Amino acid sequence: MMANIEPEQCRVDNALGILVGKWKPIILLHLLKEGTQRFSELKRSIPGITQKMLTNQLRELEEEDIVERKVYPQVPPKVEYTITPYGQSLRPILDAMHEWGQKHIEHKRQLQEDAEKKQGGA
Amino acid sequence: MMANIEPEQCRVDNALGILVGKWKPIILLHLLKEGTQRFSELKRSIPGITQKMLTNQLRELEEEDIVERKVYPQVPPKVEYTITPYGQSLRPILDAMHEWGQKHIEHKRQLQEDAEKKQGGA
DNA sequence: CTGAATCCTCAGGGATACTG
DNA sequence: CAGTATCCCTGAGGATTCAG
Repeated sequence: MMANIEPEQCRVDNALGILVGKWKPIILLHLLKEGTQRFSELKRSIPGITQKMLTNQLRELEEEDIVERKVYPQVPPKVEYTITPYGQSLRPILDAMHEWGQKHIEHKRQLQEDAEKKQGGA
Repeated sequence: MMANIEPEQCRVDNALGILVGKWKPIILLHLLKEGTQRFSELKRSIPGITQKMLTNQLRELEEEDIVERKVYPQVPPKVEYTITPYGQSLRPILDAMHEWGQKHIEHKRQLQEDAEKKQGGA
């Protein structure tokens, strides 16, 4: 279909705002793949992330109704995170971006090689 | 198809990196819609953008082979920008994000209304 | 186990002035 | 017309500590 988007009424930024955040895509991918996950499971699955950032990013996603947070009132605490049905609608976009990203890496490598060949030949 | 993306080899960030930038989506939409555009045309079409940022964002897009920069050696200078054939491959993603963004605005409004109704009823 | 609170750094982005 | 240079400010994100 490829609607001719009018730049004046562009909503790309509204979608972009949801995905932007250093850890959001990886968090979403984990939840999409594994389903419901505990806080500690996510933390273990995502090397390098701090507790603060994991909480932070999850809260922002929760705010947008992308993930749901379920607290079990017990000691020690147990908190589970799940992609909402609405959040699932992001999946095609994530898939498309993943695929494009993969291609882009290859494309850049190709450009790089071409440049080097021209260098060597000159 | 919806491939089950492995979070460990996630390439979403690679794609996201191309679109992220305060003015990149709007610039891309203008170039996609209008075709080749001069620097000044883009500047006039995008309210609020400064020369510095327009140059900056265009340079970054050029770096990734998304837009092509053509300089006419004349006085006064004339520089034209065009989406590369490769850059065109971003179009489906921009379309998808635009559509999702539109829906998201409506979704949030709906949530807002529901919340207010609960408020009033309680 | 989950998460809040502090402090700190750095890069994106804005305002402005200058130049070929 | 198109672009560079400079200064400045804000906020995202990291390290660390405390708490229920």
